[in-house]
Amino acid sequence: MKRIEIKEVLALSGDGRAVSVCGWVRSRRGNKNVSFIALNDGSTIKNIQVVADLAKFSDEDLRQVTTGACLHVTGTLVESMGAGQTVEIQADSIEVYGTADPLTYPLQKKGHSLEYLREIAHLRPRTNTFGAVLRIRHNMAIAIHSYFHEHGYFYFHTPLITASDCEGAGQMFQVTTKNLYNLKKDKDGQIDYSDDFFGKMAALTVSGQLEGELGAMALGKIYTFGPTFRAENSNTPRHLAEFWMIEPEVAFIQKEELMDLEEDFLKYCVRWALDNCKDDLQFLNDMFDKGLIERLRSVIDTDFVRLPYTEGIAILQEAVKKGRKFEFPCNWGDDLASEHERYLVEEHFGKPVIMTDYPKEIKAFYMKLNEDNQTVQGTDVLFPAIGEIIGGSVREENYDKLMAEIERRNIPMKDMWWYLDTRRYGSAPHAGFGLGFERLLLFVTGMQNIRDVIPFPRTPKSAEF
RNA sequence: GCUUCCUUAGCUCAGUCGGUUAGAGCAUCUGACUGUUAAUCAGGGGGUCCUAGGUUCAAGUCCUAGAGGGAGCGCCA
Repeated sequence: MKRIEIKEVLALSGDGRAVSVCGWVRSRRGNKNVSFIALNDGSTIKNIQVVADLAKFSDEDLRQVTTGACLHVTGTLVESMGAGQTVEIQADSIEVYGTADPLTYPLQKKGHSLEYLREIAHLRPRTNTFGAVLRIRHNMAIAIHSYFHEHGYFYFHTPLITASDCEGAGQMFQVTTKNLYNLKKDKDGQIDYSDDFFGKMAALTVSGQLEGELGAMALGKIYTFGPTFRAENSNTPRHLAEFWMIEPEVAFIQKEELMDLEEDFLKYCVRWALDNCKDDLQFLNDMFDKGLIERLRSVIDTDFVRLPYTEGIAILQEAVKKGRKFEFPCNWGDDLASEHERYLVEEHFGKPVIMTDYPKEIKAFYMKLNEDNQTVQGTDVLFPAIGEIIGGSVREENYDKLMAEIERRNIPMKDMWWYLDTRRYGSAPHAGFGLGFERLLLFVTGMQNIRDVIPFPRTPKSAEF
């Protein structure tokens, strides 16, 4: 008999048909006449109830049916006599594929702390919570590809290994085949990379943006979606050393259209979750965050605030005048601290904010300079609880202005001639943004720690599994 | 990287002012129960109190250092 997934079984009527299912035992309970096995195969957060009549199965048969064991069950699908489910399987045979010794199996049918589950990340996908999070994670990835594909973007693959030293987005992990305990040095005592694999210093990418711009200057609209690596010693619930980033880059758009894209894209993803992950969201809503679904709905129903930095500073200073205390100062020219972002998003407006036109000194070299010569066309999306979920900008397309900024900042561009060529040959106005995939997942799942929305998190001092 | 908190049974946690044999719930094991819903009820077993020093008649408790983890901040997505 062909095995069917539990998600499919639960949609059938209990008309007495024969079924075959496989899955892992979540719990077993019962009395001396009947045993109830909650079985889950990952296809849905819901379990199928398998009923084992003890007239048909001996204690010996069921002794190995413990929490965590893997079973293959055949039986008859019937209307449930109990209250918790509509259908259940009256078992004819139970084959134990793999046992799980209850004395050593780390997962129990009772709840566990998320911190504990991080220590057993190889098994935590078997819990309700991580099953839900990981199914949502998949759906969000599909939503992202779907959005861009529907809107005529091309999925552009940027390299993970890069030899350019000035992407400027953070500390990089070096890539080498050299023996780090016996490095060849040149006459000045510097490391000699000439005999290394790439013949020069190489590292894992911190951003695909610069290469993404090359794609946009040919294909018009592209997006990247891949792993990104930052060697920053960041110990927070919002940072990973290895995370996934989405970076669309679009030719011929201005700031307003960029903000439209950011807002439309985020709403599309959230709507996708509400439409396609109902059971999983309901579980997370019930177990972790009673306001989750309501908050997701509110995001797709509201217009994001579009707030120039200068006005944001004015609002913050007004708040300070009225007695609001902040740890850090917020004068024009300062980078906003988390507390300032949170005040604006959570207290003052109560909805997502797209902050624009930042002082050029606090933003990257490639952002387009405004006519005031003071501000650049950054467009960051700030979300409640998460902070900066998107960092975007219109790019400076004028070669002379871009070079002037590069020189002013002493950025070493000798390996970046290819990037500058975009401005030398057929330069075009263009814009784009970077979205941290896991930060989107924090928002969509309501999880509090970014280590709980990726299967195997990498953080400082932690690369287990 | 800075600040701060935590580490006691398989899991979650209590443990008073430093004082006798370190406790609870759940899990596990045994038994009871004719359909349970994280079943319930009764009973049993289960401890390097994170590690190493120190103070003290006496340390789970106080001190120092280290390890691991959480949170806040910085950096950022």
